[in-house]
Amino acid sequence: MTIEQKNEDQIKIQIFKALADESRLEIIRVIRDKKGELSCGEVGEKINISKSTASYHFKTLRDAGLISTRKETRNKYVKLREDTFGKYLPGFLDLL
Amino acid sequence: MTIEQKNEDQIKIQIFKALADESRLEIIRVIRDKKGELSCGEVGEKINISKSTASYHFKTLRDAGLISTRKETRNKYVKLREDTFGKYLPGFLDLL
DNA sequence: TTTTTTGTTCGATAGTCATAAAACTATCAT
DNA sequence: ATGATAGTTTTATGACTATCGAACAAAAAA
Repeated sequence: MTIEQKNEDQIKIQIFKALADESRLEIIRVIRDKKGELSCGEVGEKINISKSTASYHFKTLRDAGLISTRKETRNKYVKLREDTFGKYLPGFLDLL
Repeated sequence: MTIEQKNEDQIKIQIFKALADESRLEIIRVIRDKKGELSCGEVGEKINISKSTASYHFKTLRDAGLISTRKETRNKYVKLREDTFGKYLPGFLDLL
């Protein structure tokens, strides 16, 4: 197995770990279903977790390349990274 | 969120957990690349892990519905469950 | 300039996961 | 029967994960 294959495996493993959690699946669903952008706080509120836990999950998803965040003044807005979902999880968002 | 959705989430989480491990990705690749069936021992040997660890990984994959095993006399033969991969991970095996 | 809002980081904790040696079970060969 | 082979289960252990409160930082509002 080549080095590149190993690196690709690590990327996949990070993605699968990020998806293997109920709260994070819900976070992804909430973002997907919202038409416009929404803030981290709004997402955390919807699924009823503490803000520190929410922040931890956002970091996990961001590190896995599944979401991106954009800071605007007080708030931080979050959206899905369709490129990653498209490349590694084709069809996943529709089935979720 | 309905009960059925929650159960579906749990299935997906179990699958993602099963896939979020380097040894198990290799196991899946070895099985995929082998034309005929092969035994648990053969797979474990190929990726260089102890037989107890191998047994643990096979159980994890079996519980997630990703492989099936068939016992024949002394040996236990393993194969991928294409139905599960097709339903939850379309295209995954080709990209792995 | 205080106070409030939004989010991150730290510290503690309880739980889960991967690993392998050792003991065990079942089957086959001598 | 005895021994060898193939896998599972048990037990122990070290590493990682999810959770939340508390302390912190940055920016806006009062």
